[in-house]
Amino acid sequence: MAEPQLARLLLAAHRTLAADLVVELEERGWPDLRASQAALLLNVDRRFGTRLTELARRAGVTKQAMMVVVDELEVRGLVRRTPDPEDGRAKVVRLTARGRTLAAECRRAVAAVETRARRTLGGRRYESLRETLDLLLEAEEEEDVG
Amino acid sequence: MAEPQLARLLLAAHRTLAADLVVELEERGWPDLRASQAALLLNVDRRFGTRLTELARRAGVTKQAMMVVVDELEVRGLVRRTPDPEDGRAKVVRLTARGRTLAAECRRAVAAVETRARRTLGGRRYESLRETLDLLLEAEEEEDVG
DNA sequence: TGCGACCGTCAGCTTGATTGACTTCTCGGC
DNA sequence: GCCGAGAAGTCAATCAAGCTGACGGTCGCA
Repeated sequence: MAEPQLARLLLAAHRTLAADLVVELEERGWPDLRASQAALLLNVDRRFGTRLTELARRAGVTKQAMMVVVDELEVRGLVRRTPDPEDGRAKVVRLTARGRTLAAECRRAVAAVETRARRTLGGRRYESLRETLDLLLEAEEEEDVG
Repeated sequence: MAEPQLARLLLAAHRTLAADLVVELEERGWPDLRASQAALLLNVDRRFGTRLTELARRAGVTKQAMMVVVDELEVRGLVRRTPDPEDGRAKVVRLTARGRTLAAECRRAVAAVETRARRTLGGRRYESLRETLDLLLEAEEEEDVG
């Protein structure tokens, strides 16, 4: 088989883990939460909140893409935007009380998913997978620059 | 960092490889071809063609999703649908002459991308990555069944 | 003070996928 | 021989997740 097998494996694995996370959250009483939203909650700084641009940078997407997710969570009362006291252009995304509760649940859900993966793969393979993916991405970045 | 890091690494790696493939094809004189289209071309049986449903099964998507890709390639004269002599309900997707040429180029492009990945990772890591991903997906499938 | 760069936002588009409903056709059992 | 379950392909609508481009404020610096 000479197909783009590796790329498809990577995508399938990603989808699998993302779906697992959603299920995990459902079982914990948080239905209708998507993986991208969970990821955002985990990226918001607990103490001072985080700017949209910074969230986008952390997730590796454009600020426009990140805004959509923030909008969704804001409608559901999980985060809110407050003006940044240090910069009149910026706003700071903060967790609400409910958002903090959910963020904690997300951390547990993520841990559960990753623990399960670690168990099926074994610690060595699991760590090696991370390293290998890092390596692959690093190499690509350098290529883009050079 | 307690984030769904692994899932994001997997997605990023997939995107990287897919993008590489597109670039590779551009450089070989086939612009505006997406990775999903290339994958389809590689999945069409060279001799007898392949049914839509079978293509969908191989790619792990719905037949409706696969139809879109077949439509795109048919418009561009790379594949055509012919009635299946063995089943009046079915049609067979076949490569045209141009499609065959492109499919060959796709095979080379895929090989180039995977070879590059193998080079940056080293043969051992590369094989291990494949195995690990297979393992992960296998385990998930069993879980769904059980 | 004025200008370039940056922050969030709006608008529009693309890609890849889904579900649901429908037509046509096959095939196995009665 | 017919007849109903179900499969193959199709049409339509929708969704998630991303992108680019444009734009109004604001910041900071020369």
